[in-house]
Amino acid sequence: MKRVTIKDVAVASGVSTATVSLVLREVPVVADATRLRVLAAIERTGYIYDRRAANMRSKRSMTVGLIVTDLRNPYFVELAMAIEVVLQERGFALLQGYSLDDRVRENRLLSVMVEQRVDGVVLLPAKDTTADELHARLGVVDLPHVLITRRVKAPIADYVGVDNVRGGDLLGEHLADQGHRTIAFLGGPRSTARSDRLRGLRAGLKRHGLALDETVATGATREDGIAAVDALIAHGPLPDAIAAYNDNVALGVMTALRAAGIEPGHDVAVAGFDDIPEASLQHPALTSVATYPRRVGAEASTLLLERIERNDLAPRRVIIEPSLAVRASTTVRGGVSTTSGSRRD
Amino acid sequence: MKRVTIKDVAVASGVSTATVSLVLREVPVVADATRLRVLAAIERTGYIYDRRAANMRSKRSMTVGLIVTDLRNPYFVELAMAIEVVLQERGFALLQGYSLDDRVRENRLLSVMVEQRVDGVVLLPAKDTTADELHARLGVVDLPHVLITRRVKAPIADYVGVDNVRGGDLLGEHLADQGHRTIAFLGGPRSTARSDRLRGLRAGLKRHGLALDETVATGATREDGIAAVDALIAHGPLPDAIAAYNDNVALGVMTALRAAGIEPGHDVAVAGFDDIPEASLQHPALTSVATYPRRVGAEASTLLLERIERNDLAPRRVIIEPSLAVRASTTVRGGVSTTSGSRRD
DNA sequence: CTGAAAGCGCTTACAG
DNA sequence: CTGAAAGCGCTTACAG
Repeated sequence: MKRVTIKDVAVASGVSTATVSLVLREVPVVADATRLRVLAAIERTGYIYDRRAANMRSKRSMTVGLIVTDLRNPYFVELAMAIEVVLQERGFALLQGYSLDDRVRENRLLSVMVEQRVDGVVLLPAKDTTADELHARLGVVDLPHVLITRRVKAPIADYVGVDNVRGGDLLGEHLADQGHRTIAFLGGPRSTARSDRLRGLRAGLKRHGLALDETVATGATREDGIAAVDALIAHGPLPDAIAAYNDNVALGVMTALRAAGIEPGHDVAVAGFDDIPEASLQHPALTSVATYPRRVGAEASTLLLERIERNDLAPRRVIIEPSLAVRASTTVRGGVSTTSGSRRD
Repeated sequence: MKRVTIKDVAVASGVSTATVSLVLREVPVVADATRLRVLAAIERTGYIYDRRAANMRSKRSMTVGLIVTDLRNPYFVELAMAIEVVLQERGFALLQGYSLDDRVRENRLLSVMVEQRVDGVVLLPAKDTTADELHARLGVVDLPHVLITRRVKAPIADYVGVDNVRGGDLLGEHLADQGHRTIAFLGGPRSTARSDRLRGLRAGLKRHGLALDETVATGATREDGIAAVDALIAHGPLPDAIAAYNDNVALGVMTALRAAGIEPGHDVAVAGFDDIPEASLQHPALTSVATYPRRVGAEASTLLLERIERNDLAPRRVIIEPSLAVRASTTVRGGVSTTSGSRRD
C-alpha cells in the first residue's frame, strides 16, 4: 500500500499541492471554503504529514540534540527532563544520547546529530572534552550549541552553569558556623566543578581559621562515596564533618558510615552538592548546596532557541546562583537544631 | 556560505553524483582510484553527509523513538540507557521523550515521532494508555513498535516485561521463610505490574498459611513510601515486614521508619522490587526482586530491530524471569543472617 | 565500473 | 486567493 502524500490530498480535494501545503502550515491566506475542503480530504485519505520532507525543503529540522553523560546521577535526570519539557513545548523533537563521559562516544553522538541536521545541540561535555574538539565538530559547521554544567577551557560557546565557588563558600561558612573544626572533602572526578567547589569551600572555612583535608578525586557515584569513607576509616580518626563532591557521593558516605556503626549527622556531619530530590528524603535529611538543574536546563533551552534564530550572537554565559539547603545532617551534632524545610525549584 | 553537497564533491572529483553516493555508502563496486579521488574531494570541500536527504529517498530514517514515563525512577533510567546503547551501536539515532504518565503528552510525542518518520518505537505506556489508542497512532500507519514493562489490555504488539507474579511469589516465600508473620504491601499506582506483584505475593504467603494486609495504591516514589509509612504508624501496630511496590517506595519506607525511631531491617523487615543500583548500597542493604531492566531493554531493542526488518511477524512476548536478591533488610530480624552479595546484570 | 535522469515529499518563489 | 514549476540533497533503477 502506497503512502498517502500531499499530492493525493491535492487530487482528492481538487486543488494544487501548494494549496494543501498552505493549509497544513495553517498559513491564513487560504479561503475558508478551500481550507475545509482540503481538511476533509486529509481526513478522508488518512494523510500524515511528512515533517522530514518539509524540513528538508525549508532548511530546518525542528530537532535538537541533547547529550548528557550518564542518567544514573539524579542531577542529570533533572537537567535532561527540564530541557525535554521546554523544547517539546516549542515543537522540537529531541535526539538524545549518553556519552558515559567517554569522548569517543560523545564524538560519535555529535556526528550523528550533525548528519541528521539537528537545528542545535545542548551538550554536557565529557570530562576531558576540549574546546578544539567542539570547534571541529560544531564550530566548523556553524551549528548552534550551548554547553551546560561543565566548563571547557577556552570556550567559544554559550554556557550555563552554577557558581560552584560560591556554593563551596556557602557550605564552608555553614560548617564552620555549626562548630565543626575538622572537615574532609570526598569524591568527585577531576573537573572544573570539583576544583571550584573545593576552592570555595576552602575560602569559606579560611575565614573562620579552618583548613580542609582533601582526599583523592574518585568518581561521582554512591560507590565512590562508600569507598572514600572506607579509606577514611582505615586511615585514622574521622573528621567532624564530611563535605561530599555531590549528593550521590554524600548518600554513599551516609551508607558507609552507618555500616561502620557511625551515625551520620549525629557522630559525623555530612553535606553534599546539588540538592537532588533524594537529599531531603533521607533520615537525617541531607544538607546540600542547591544547584538548580531545572533552572540550568530552562536557561540552556532559552539560549539555544535564541541562537537557532540568529547564530551571530556573541557567546553568552549564564551563571546560576546556588543556595544552601540546611538540614539535619549537619546541624544535629552542632547542637543548633534546625527544622529546615526541603526546597525544590 | 552555501552548504557543500554531493554535487560539489562530484564536480571537484570529476565524477557523477551517483558515484559519490556509492563511495559514501561504501558500496564496494567503485574502482579504487575513483574512490580515492572522491574521498580526497570530500576532505577538500569539507562535505558533510546529509542523512536526512539520504533517508528520505531510501525510505528509512535510521531513527527510533523511545518513550518512557519518568526518569526519576532509577529503574526507567537503566531501561532507557540500555536501549540507547544497543540502538546507538546499530547506527540509529534516538528520539526520546517522557510522557510523565500523561496520555496527552504520550500522544503528542507519538505524533511527532510518526511525523518525523521514525523507523520504530519502544514505548513504556502511560498507566491508562489503551490498545485502541496505540492502534490509532501506530497500528494504522503500520509503524513497528514494542511495548515494555507495562501491559495494556488486548495488546496486538510485541511486549517485553518481567514475570511480576513470579517475583511476588518469590518474595512471599522468602518473607514467610524468615519467620515474618504479618506483612503489609505498600505503594504503587494501579497498574498491571502492581496487581501482578500483589497476586504473586499473596500466593507465596498463602502456601505458608499467611495473608497480606494491603494498603491503598499511591504512587511509585520515595515520597509515596514515606507517606504510606506515616499512615501505617498512625493506624496501629506495625507489621513484621513491609513489601513495597518498588525499591523507590522501599527507600522512602526505610527513611520514614528511621525518622520514627524504628530501625529498618532490625525492627521491621523491608523489601522492594526492581533491585535498582541503590538497593544494594543501603544500610541495611535492601532485599529486592530483581527485574533486570537492562535485559528488558536489550530484548526490546532486538525485537524492534527484527520488526523493522519485517513487520509481518506475529506479535511476540518475552517474559523475563525475576530473581530474589536477599539482603540484610529482611534477614537480620529473622535471625537467619545471610551475607548475600549484591548482584547486577 | 560509471553516468544521466527520475524521484523521495514536501516548500518556495513567482504568476496570475 | 490559487497554481505550475523548480528545487531541497540525496538514492535508485537503468544504460552502457
